[in-house]
Amino acid sequence: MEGSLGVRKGAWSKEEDDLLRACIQRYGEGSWNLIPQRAGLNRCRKSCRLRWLNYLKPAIRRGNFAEDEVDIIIRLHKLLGNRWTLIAGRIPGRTANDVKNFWNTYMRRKSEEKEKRKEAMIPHEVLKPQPRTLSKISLRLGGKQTGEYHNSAEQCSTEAYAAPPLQFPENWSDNWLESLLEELGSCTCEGNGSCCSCTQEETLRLDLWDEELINATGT
DNA sequence: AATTCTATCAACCGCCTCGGT
DNA sequence: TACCGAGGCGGTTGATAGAAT
Repeated sequence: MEGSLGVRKGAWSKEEDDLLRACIQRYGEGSWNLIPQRAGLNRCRKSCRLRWLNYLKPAIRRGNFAEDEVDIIIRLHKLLGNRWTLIAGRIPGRTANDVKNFWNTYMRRKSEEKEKRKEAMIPHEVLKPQPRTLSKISLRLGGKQTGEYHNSAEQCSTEAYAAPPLQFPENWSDNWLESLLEELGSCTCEGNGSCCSCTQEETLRLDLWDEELINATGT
């Protein structure tokens, strides 16, 4: 089981695990390019790093995901998308790989259920969209007078059509996760914005990302 | 008991970012 | 500014255990 450069690939043996563990206990994490040499392993740096982070690290929790963990994953995925490391970072003892694997099987199960429901559905009357006149003062425009109704992309990109600034609670930056879960918990619109601020998700994402960076850099 | 199917998860691969030179 | 190497991430694959036939 060796690669083109004579580097071993595939499943790790217990001996290899022991060597890697001992090496990291002695030298610490990091300097992954030196780890194979120091540990006496015929593995590439990436393989060593992955094995440690996903399997050997003492804090790792194994076994099925608890109900509340699943709940957090679903909510955070709704907000962050496939940012597995960020999501895993909010669930103690779980790795990005675990979360990713869980999500893939979870999603497969969900889509299969959806397919089944679709097949079992009775055909029903389709409601066609009706032409309608929009009010000159819309909530989305913050009550600003906008003049005539426009429908071209060019016209819609003008300043008059910019969305109003997001209103965050005063304590937003202090406990963003609690605020987030609270908001997501009351959401029933599946992202169409009919009941909440799902349509503001992109801006929300950027703010959350900033928060992560601030936490990471300590600035 | 043998074979096939399915779900799970460890591991690999390619790409991106960042810091050093 | 360009290049290079290390670290890190997400997507995908492959091995394998367990269930179903």
